[in-house]
Amino acid sequence: MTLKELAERLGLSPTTVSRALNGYPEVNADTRARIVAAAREYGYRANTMARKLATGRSMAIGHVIPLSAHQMINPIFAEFMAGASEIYSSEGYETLLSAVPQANEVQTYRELARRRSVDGLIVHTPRLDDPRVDLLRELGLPFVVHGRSVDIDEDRPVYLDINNRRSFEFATNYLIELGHRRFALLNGIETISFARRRRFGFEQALDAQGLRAPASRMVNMEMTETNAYDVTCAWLREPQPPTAILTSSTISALGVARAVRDAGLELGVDVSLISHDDDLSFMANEGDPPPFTVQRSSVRDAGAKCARMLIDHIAGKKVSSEIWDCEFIEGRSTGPAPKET
Amino acid sequence: MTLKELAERLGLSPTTVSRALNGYPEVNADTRARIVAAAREYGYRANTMARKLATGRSMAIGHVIPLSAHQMINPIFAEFMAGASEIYSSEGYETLLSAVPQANEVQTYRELARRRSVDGLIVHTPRLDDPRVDLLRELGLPFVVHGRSVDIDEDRPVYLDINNRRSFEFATNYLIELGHRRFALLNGIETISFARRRRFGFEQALDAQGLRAPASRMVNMEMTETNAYDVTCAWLREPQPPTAILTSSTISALGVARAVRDAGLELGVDVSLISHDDDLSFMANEGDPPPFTVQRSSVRDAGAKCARMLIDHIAGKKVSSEIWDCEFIEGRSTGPAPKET
DNA sequence: GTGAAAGCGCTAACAT
DNA sequence: ATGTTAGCGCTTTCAC
Repeated sequence: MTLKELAERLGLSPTTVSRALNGYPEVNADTRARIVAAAREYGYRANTMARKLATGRSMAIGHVIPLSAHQMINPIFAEFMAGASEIYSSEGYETLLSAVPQANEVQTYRELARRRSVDGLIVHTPRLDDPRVDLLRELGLPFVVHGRSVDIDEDRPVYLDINNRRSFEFATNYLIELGHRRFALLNGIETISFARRRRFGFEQALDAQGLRAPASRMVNMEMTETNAYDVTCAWLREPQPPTAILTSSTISALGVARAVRDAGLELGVDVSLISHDDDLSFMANEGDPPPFTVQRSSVRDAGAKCARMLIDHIAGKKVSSEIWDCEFIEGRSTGPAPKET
Repeated sequence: MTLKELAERLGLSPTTVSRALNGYPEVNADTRARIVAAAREYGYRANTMARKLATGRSMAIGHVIPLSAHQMINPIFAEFMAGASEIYSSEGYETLLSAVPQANEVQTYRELARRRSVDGLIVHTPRLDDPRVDLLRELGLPFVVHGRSVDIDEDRPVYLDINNRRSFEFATNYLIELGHRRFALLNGIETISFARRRRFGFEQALDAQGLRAPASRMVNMEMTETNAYDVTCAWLREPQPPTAILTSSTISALGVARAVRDAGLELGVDVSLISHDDDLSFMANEGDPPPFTVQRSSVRDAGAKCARMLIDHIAGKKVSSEIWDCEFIEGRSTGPAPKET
């Protein structure tokens, strides 16, 4: 069933039918009602391709993610997509997923732009000196960054970021207040800009109290359980092991927890652990629910927000970047710091 | 740069240029060379929407996945998509992702069909009595099922499945040979057809040796670490605990491993554990690499294969379903069964 | 081997 | 408030 056919059956012109169905105001209410009824009756749906060609808009949002799968396995990514998808479909957008090897990344964006496959893009997990921002600007494609790619001149791209610095500062302060003095930070690789900000927050909080963590206790690694396990084991074998460990993903938190247990120590008594997973954060001792939740500003909400920002951006509306603060949700303590030995 | 513009610059008709660029045979070799050169020079790319409209093909493959995120978090899904994506892009297809609440599933497929948004679909994680197969057939959309939805009359939809029954039979036999007699099965919920086949394989192997697992030792649960931990703890507290546990996901395997350790037992000595994660399977004791790999028939390959099958299917080629057998890759034992007590 | 012309199904000026 | 007319950029008969 095409628009033309529908129009013929109604004895109207395709134009009127199109207008009625697309909610243009200048259509007689009765006519519109008739048209809408007929459309439903015949199960008419506009052919997307025709519409796209005519309007020049693809009504699709692109997500280019590295094929390494590290990204896609990430529960954070899934949550983000869930939030974004909801907005997309409510606004009539489709989701175009490009899983490509990191090496083809630039080429993929170029192709997407040339073929006009998407109206806009979300940039995930910005890296330091990320080429994508400039690239997309050059290509003239609207985009929203989830995170911040640049430190100076932050306001140029539209972005939504979680205040990673502040949440780590906050968490560190919390542990300081509990009496901890020997800290360690198990962080992601610092090419991801999230990771660097987290370290800043951590160092800042320690600094303010005249404390510091030695370089050997601020580790940048790929966030796997095994890595976290190994590093933590090494720390715990040292003569003055850390009593407070901060890390930045659920996965690594599991490794830390295992190492603590295997060292014959108890989590929440001998060692306090705070994990801040990308945007979804909690203080992970054992138990469910976790005894202490840093925030649940919810990646899902972030996904929805980014989607909305992008759609507005595409529509030419003025959108401003946002930085979301983390909230501590449940204040249950993880137990006091151990006595100084 | 449009086709028309390019044609004008070359002093040719759009028709010829189109034919040359699309590899039609009836174009003079020289003309074609000129055209191709010019196209590259000007960076010409055909507008996908126009092409889509003209050909009636959307050049997109749809993946509808439940918003519950359980699916998307799944590393298996990520691997599958990685494999499929590679084929898609090499064949000029794009990936359309629809993350929708399970409740809107049917509606989503209908919409996709009516709007002609995709040329075909991959059906993930078929359930028992899955409505999608009949629905898609009704809608006339080509599709390939990853897994099998129906037991009887299996050959109707095009599918690619891993032989789950056989891999569990195999794994169970392996444990029987090691001397185990007390078995337990930690399985997914049986509305997922994978899960049921796994149980069949497990029971079949036991049966053949005159063994059986009591109903209380064949549990269907959502595959979370916590669930697995709890169930295993309960089992291990019983007077005659199982010495061999089979489970069907990496996540649940972690829970089992933790429970075994917490019970003061040793994995690979007191309890043998085999995990078969969706399609990516291994025998999980502690350590890396796992001491015993059931298979790595590789979900990625499966993704690529499904993609290829679907594309052929769309092209009208005859495709037949496949069932892939698992292979045991490394035969290192997990240690003997404990003495009967 | 090449081109002219007619769509694909829709939207958007521009009438009326 | 409705219709007429042109496209959108490409593919594809059908002539030559």
